Formats: sequence, C-alpha cells, structure tokens
Amino acid sequence: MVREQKRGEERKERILEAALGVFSRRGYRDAAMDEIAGESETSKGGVYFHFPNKQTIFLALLDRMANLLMKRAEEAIAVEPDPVKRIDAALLVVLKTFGDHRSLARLFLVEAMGAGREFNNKMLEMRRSFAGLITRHLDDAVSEGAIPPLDTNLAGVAWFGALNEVVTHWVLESDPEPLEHQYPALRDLLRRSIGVPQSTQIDNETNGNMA
Amino acid sequence: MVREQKRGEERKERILEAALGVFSRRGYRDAAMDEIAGESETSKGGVYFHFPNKQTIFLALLDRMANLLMKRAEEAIAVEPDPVKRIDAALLVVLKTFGDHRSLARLFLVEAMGAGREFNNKMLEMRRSFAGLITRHLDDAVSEGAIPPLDTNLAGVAWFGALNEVVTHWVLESDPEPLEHQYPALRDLLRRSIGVPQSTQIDNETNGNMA
Amino acid sequence: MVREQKRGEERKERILEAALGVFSRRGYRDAAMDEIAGESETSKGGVYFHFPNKQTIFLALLDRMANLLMKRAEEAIAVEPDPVKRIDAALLVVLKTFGDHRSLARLFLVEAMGAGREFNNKMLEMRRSFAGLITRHLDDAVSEGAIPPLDTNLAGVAWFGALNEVVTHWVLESDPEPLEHQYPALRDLLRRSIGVPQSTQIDNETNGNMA
Amino acid sequence: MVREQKRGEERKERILEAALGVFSRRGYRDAAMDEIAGESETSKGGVYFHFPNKQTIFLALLDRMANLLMKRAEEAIAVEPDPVKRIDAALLVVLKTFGDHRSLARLFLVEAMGAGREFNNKMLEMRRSFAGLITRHLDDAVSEGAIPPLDTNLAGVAWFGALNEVVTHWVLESDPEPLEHQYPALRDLLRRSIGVPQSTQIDNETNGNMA
DNA sequence: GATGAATGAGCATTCATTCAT
DNA sequence: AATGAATGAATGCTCATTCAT
Repeated sequence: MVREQKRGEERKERILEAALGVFSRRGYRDAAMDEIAGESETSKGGVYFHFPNKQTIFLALLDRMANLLMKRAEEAIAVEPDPVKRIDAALLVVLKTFGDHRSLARLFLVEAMGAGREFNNKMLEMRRSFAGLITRHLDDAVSEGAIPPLDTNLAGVAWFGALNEVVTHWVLESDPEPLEHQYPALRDLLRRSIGVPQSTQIDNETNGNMA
Repeated sequence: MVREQKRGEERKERILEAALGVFSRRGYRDAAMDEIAGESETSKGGVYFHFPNKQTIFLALLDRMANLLMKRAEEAIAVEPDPVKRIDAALLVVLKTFGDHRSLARLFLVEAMGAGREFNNKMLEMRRSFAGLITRHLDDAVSEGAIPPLDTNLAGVAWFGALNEVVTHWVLESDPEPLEHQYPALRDLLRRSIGVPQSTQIDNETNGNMA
Repeated sequence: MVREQKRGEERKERILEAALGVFSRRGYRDAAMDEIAGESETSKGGVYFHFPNKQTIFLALLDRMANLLMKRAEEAIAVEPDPVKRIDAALLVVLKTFGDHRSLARLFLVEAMGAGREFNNKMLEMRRSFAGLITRHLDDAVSEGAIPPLDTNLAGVAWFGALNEVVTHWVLESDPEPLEHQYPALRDLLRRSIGVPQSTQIDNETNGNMA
Repeated sequence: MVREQKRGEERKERILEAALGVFSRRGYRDAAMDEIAGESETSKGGVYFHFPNKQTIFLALLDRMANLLMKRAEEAIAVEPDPVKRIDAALLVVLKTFGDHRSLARLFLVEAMGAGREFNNKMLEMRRSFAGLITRHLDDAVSEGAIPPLDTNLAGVAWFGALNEVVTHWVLESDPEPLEHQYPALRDLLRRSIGVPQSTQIDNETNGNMA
C-alpha cells in the first residue's frame, strides 16, 4: 500500500514535470492534455485521475514556483542579521532561482498573465505576497533605523516589478546571458531607491561578482 | 469618394473599439470574432474585410496604446528643460494615460503577455522601446551632471518594470483608487534610485506620503 | 482487448461506409464531416479520433476500391491459362465489380477527378497502375505470340480509358441498365484493337450484339 | 453605343480568359471570384454584371472548349472523302487542339468531373455528343462497307474514353511530351478495334509523323 | 456600367472532459 | 489505477452573392 502511494506520487510528479515542459513550450492555452499525458508516459485518463482538470495542474505548478521562491528567499534572509544585507541576499537568491529554472520563470511571469480570467486572482495574490515580503522587510529596516521612512507598500510593489521586468526580458530574449549578471547593478539601484546610506553600500561593493 | 473613405474608417474604428472591449473583457484567447462582430454592429465577414485576422486586430490595439503612451510621454518631456523634471513629467503622464484607459492598460500589460508565442517578439520590442526611452533620458541627465553615472540600461528596464507592476496591480484590483495617487511616492522612489540630490527632491516634497 | 480492437475496427468501418455514402451523394467538397459523423452514428470528434482529416477518409475509400478491383482482376487472371482469355476475364470482373458498387465507382471515376489538386498525384498513380496491369498482360500475350506486337503502354492507357468511360456513362446515367451488358461488345472491340486472330474471337461470338 | 457594346464584349472576354486561368490553376471549387475579378482587371461587381454566377462562367468555358473541338473535328472530317481517313483526321485534330490548350483540357477533363452535382448533366451531355459524333461517322463507315458491322454506340463511347484517358494522363503529368506524339499508335489501335482491313492501314502507315 | 463594402451561412478542425471497460 | 474511445461545444476563417453609391 505504501508502495502504491509512492507509485502514485511518482506518477503525479512525472505529470507535473511533463506539464511544466509542455506549458512553457506551448503556453497555457496551446498546451494539450494529450501532449502532457504522452510526455508523462500516462494516458489522458491517468492524468485526470491525478488532477481534476488542466487549470489545477497549472495552478499546482505556479504554487510550486511561488513556494520555491518564497522558501529560498526566507532562508537567505534568516541567516542575515543586517536588514539591508537581508534584502540583498533575497534579491540574489531570487535571481539565482529564476536563473536556474527558465521554464518555470516563463510560466510564472509570462504565460500566467494572460492564461485567462480564472488565474487573475491567483496571480494578484501571488504578486501581492511577494511584494508583501519585501514590504515587511523594508518595514523592519525602517524601524531599525537602517533606512529612512518611506512608502514601503509601494516600494514592495515597485521592487517586485523591477525584478519581474528584468527577469522577463531575460526570459523572452532568445540568447540571454546569465541572469545573475544583473545582480550588482540591480542591487545598487534598489538600495539607492530606499535611501540606503552610502557607507553600507560601499561595504558590500566587493561581492559584485557571484557564482 | 471621400465620404466612402470616411465611412470605411469609421467602421474600422468601430471594430477596434469593440475588439478592445471584448479582448479586455474576455482575454485574447476567449475573445470570439463573433462577439467582436456583433459588438461593432457588423457581420463577421465585415470584420474580415477590414482586418485579415484576429491577431492583426490585437496587434493594432497594442500599437495604438504604445503610440499613445510614447507620444504623450515625449510631449511631456519636450516642454521640460530640467532633465530630472522631464522624467517626473513623463512618469505622471504615463500614470494618467493608463489611468484613463484601464481596458487598454489591461490589454497591454496583462492579456498581451500570455496571448501566445506569436506576440512575444512584439511584446519584447515594445517593452524594450519603453525601457529605451527611459534609458535615453537617464543618459541625458547623467551627461548633464544632474545625476551620478549608473547602469542606465538596467535602470530603464527596472523603472519600466516598477511602473508596469504598479499599473498591473491597479488593473487587477477589483475596486482600485485612482492610479495617479501613486505618483508622488513612485516619483520619490525612482528619483532616489538614481541618486537625485536631496535638494531637488525637497522641492517637490509637498505631496509626499500616502498609505 | 481483442474485443476492443474489434469494436474499434467496427466503428472505423461504419465511418468509412457512411463516408462512402455521403461522398458519393454530395461529392467530395460538399460532403460535410457533420453528415459523415451523423450517418455513422458517431460524433464528429469520434470521426476525428479514427481519421486525422477528411482527405484521409477519401483516400482510404479510393484505396479500398483500387485494391478491390486489383485483387479481383488478378484473381480472375490467375486461373486462366490463355493470355487472351485472361484479359477477357479481367474485363468481365471489373465490369461486375463496378456494377455491384455504383457509389464506389462514382467516387473513383467521377468525384476523385475534381476533388482538388491534392488528389491528382494519387489519381494519376492509380490510373497508371491499372493501365500498367493491362500493359503487363498485353506484353505477355505478345511474347507468347497470341497477338502481334503493338504499343502496349498506349494500349493499356487507352483500354483503361475506354473502360472508364463506359463505366462513367453508366454512373452518370439516371436509370442505367446493368453494366455487365456491355461486356460482349466491349470485349470484341478491345480484342480487335490488339489484333486478336479471328478464330479465338469466334469461340465466344455467341453473346454478340446488343443495342 | 456600338463602341460600348464592343467594350462590353471585350470585358466579358477578359473575364473568361481570367477565369480559365484561375479555374485551371486552382480547380473549380478553389477558384475565388475575387481572383477572377482581379485577374480580369475588373471588380467583383463587374464580373457579376456580366455573369450571373460562378457556375455560369465555368459552363461558358466548357461550352467554348466543346464547340472548339466539335468545330475543328467537323472541319477536318468535311474535307476528307474516305470514311476511315475521316476518323483519323478527327483524331489528329482533337489531339492537336487539346495539345495546344492544356489549361482548357484540364478544365474539360479533370476539373469538370468533380466540380459538383450541378455539372454532371452538362458533362454527360457533352460526353454523349462527342461519343455520338464518333458513332455517327462509324455508322457511315459501316454503311459504306469500309468496315464490318459493330456496336457503334459502344465504340463511340469507348473511343472517346480512350482518347480522354490519353489526354488526361498528359494533363496530369508534370512534364509531358507533346500530345501529338501519341497519334500514330492511337490511330492504329482504334482502327484495328473496328476491324479496318489491313490494306487500308498499310496505306497510311507513312504519315506516322505529324507537324 | 462599375465598384467594393457588407453579408451570413457554412465548415473543418481542436480539445477539455467523461466514462465504460 | 489506468486506458483510450467517444463526446460535442466552440471558433477562426472563407467566399459566393448582393446592393448602395
């Protein structure tokens, strides 16, 4: 029984992987359940046994990406005491994560937008939770006196948007250079935007290069 | 003859208006040519007489929005001698333009993304041209000594993304407040991000914080 | 499993039969997939599950007729040692086969011609293979000394055409008499055309003239 | 007024020529009135002024070919006293006429067949009238004692079919040699089929080559 | 006579989803 | 659990024909 459960999970996993490939290759609307079934070495009925419909599969993938990002960002933040450096760390980890998963990034930032009315709420919620994460940490930095007061709500949204756009360009480009190369300049831009004192900024100038 | 031409143009215009409504109500894929025809008080054949296919209509609408934005931004910039204020002016005009055309904004920022592979190039091109506009003026500001040197390419992309995201939230929200309300905080954030000296900033500080 | 396969084949067969009816009633272009589906007691999707498109169904029917004819003709030929009688036998069998399948005959000789450019190659190939069959046996007859030398390639084509035309008239006529009635006269005509010696001809003279 | 009439006729002629090109290039069904209009330097409305519908244009073209063939054949026959030679002459003239008008031949023999139910009667009638022409002259030959009695009705049909098929192969072939090359062999075949005495046949063996 | 905008019925094909086996 | 045959609604696009100007 336990074995069967595992087999079930494996199958489910295979379906999700196949779906990721198909969705990011064809886009949400042009992805056919047939192709997802074929690519996951199942039958169409098999897919429908594990997922009630196409939308759910897409949403599961979206959630997976969101959780992956969130988790990694929180982890990176957790080990860093300095509020400003926390944000730097989170930024880097997000760039790295997207950079390693271009398909997921495309799904998340490109395909999900116009996938249909049904996804708008979900998208808004996700975007809000990312912006909220940023806002929260900016609030921390403000209350610790590391940066001057500002509209952190707006900053959260705007930062997410800036990041988003950089990644989107990278996703849409046919032959892009590694996403992480954008880190130093983006970090400086964002820091400045919230009035991080020059001194701190110099401190970290060194790690302009990363893996 | 002139009258006929005008009639033709009017009909074309009616179709575009109807299409805008349908596209932004249903999304690109779920928009039916039938509905566009119905809403423009034409027949399906009539629509196809004026446009070769669905894609072309969508693209025409996208172009229209892009041109509208570009034109207004350039105009706002043209009358402003101070490089920093130029950017402020452009920002405001973009917020106002989107704010007045929520449907077009939705089309431009939300629906166009996942409309299909065929639109990706067009989208990238448009996003690049906006980012490029910003970059160009940032370069001017740098060369005039108004702001310190920075990676203006990245800044262009990031600014466009920030703006984009703010507008997108506003588009997806069910009951949003006027988009222009975001102007002061966004302006400050962006200014700071490029190291605009505090003094200039104080000038406009009046309409500062909002929740 | 075997049962399922059989069910699948039955369904496919039903579709082909329905298609034959519809194609020969309406012609290739005016045949609607809807009608084929309806007549085969399936849904449109069902038809498309078994055949990728309309063209393929038509081609399958054409192939079926061609194979049926070829097979029967070869069989009739196989049991007959005398080269001239072989040809007589083949002729008779072709007339009988068409005579028993007026719809297929119409499809094969009338509808297939103007069905569209896509079918021209196929048609030419089929016509060539029939003409070739005749040519081959005429060659045999020549080499056995049963008939004098002649341009057997041309004769193959011409014979096929003669046969074709006789059948076509019969197909297009609103109230035709049995096709086989044409056999004796056609046989004599064809025999004479290749110079079959009178003696052999007399053998079968019995069922000679008809109006 | 006379000039206008002439202009009208010219226009009509241009339309027919254009239609011939389009029909034989695309086939009856795939020929668009738009293209016919464009190619005849008229408007769609213009075409409809001169012809009530598409079918009529096609029929006019068919008639034209039929008349051309008939007329030339009758002419060739008229100047020839010997009944057997008459038939030879008609055959040659038909081969030449088709050979010089491959588009018309395609229209007449290929496209017309599957153009739709509406044309079947017309086609049958045309085929009958050609077969009838042959039959008539065979009857003459019989009554003059030039050939032995035979089923001339069938022979007419079969001959027309033989000729038809030879021309059809030539039409469908991608790179055919001149149609007239088939004349000598076809003539001999047909002669033999009606039992033309050997002597006559030898007489004409000379003109195996033609213009 | 001519034009070309407009009409609208028609149609092949796709695809998410269901369900008997 | 899994299969794959079957469903049927949905939709972009074509084109002969009409008719106001």
